[in-house]
Amino acid sequence: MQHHHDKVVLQHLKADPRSVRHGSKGEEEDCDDASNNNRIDRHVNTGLYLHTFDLGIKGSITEEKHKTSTDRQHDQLTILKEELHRLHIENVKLKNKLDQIAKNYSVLKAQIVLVLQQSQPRQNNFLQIQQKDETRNGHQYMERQSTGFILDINEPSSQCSHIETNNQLRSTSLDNCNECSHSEQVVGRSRKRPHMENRSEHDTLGSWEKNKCSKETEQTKSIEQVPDASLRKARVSVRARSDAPMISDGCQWRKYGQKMAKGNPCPRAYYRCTMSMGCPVRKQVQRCADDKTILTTTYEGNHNHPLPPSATAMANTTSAAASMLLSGSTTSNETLANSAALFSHLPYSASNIATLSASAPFPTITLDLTHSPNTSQFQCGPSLSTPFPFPMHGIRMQPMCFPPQSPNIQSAAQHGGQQQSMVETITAAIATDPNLAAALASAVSSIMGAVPTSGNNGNHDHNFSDNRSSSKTSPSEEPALHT
DNA sequence: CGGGTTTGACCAGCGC
DNA sequence: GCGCTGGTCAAACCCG
Ligand SMILES: [Zn+2]
Repeated sequence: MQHHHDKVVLQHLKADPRSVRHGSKGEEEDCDDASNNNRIDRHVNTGLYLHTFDLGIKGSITEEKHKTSTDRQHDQLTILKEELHRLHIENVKLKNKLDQIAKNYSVLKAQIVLVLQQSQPRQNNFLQIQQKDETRNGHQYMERQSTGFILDINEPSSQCSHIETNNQLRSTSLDNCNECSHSEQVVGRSRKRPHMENRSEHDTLGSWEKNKCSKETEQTKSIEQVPDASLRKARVSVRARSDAPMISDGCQWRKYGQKMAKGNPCPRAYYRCTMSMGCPVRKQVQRCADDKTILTTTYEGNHNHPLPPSATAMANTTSAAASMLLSGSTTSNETLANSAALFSHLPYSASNIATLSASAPFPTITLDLTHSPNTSQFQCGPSLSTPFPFPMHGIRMQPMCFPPQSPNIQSAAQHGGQQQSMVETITAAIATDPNLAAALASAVSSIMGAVPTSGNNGNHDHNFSDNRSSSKTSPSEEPALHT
């Protein structure tokens, strides 16, 4: 456990020297060279103010028509600073836009929450009652941990939403859902195989599950160790009808195991995110035993690194969903209720896509995207790897994410009809959960700055590049050639 | 040769 | 305690 701490510290130290180096470099230049470099440093340090200052100097120099190399450097610096300034302004503008969007969300929240409370009083009452019962237990993390929900559009006969209380106490706290990853590396790992002591990469990659095990058994662990495991335990499962061996979510995954699951002839594949060393995100891919065209992908954990635009949708959604499950406030169940309401209002008729279930060992959100009347629209053309169609981020990708019941819906949605109701319902789900709202805001920001395509470019899944790995599930399918 | 996959082994939790 | 199951590890293997 101690060496894990050391690794984290080392990682931080690795990052720090860069800035230190920069600083020292500037100092050296100051010392070595004359006032030119001093001025350069001054420019860098003071930024915009000196930018205008330089412009004045530049003008005078131009008049004198004596451009020395120093002056050219000045010009370049000026240009660079102008760009920097412009970028800064753009950044500020984008932030303001984001703030406005968030405010609009909040405004919509209030309205839609009211509507939802009026339209679905029974559901909320039930949830409130449930919440009261859980609150009575006195352990918030317990209640959070004990609840999960499944959003299932595949089984209309299933309950619209039901929340079960899971009496199993697995972890101790579920706080800090959104920042789990880094802390996860810090959290101690009590269980470690003796022969794994010297693992380097795999140590960091695989250490978190040790954490899980220890967490589950040792509930008396210190609180600061808890959040990671809790978040990691929150799972977001996506059921999508796909012939592809795996849905494309924009992340890089490495297969680290495969098991035959009980009651399912199809093996379950285990993947971990390899976009960043130590990223705690894992996913399980398994085909449905009943309908092998349905691919169930279960995500676990949050990424601790930047993601390509094509991956942010997935990451943010899973994060948001996990936050919904594990949100520190009492809004957890409210969020569940709103989620149920959300999917009950979706354009397609599946009114019972939201099922809350905690029977599973881990709180899991299952988003069932297989109930679409025309599932082919979920898939991105001939792509063998189904792009991840996720409702929460599908606003921009609506044609793919929300297959309409009729061909007209897409156009209608563009004109606000179905779309508006969908947006409202989505907003309803967002309404009561700040974490989800924050996650969505980040998603929106990422989408605004990203290519709006289904965006599987970033997917570098090599897991199925080898037929062997997918031979059991879908031998005929090759790695996706998606755009 | 580096990185990913395969696959048997290992471990922990759980039920009996 | 034993067996089952889920999850993970890591050596061996494969591939570009
Ligand atoms: Zn990651």
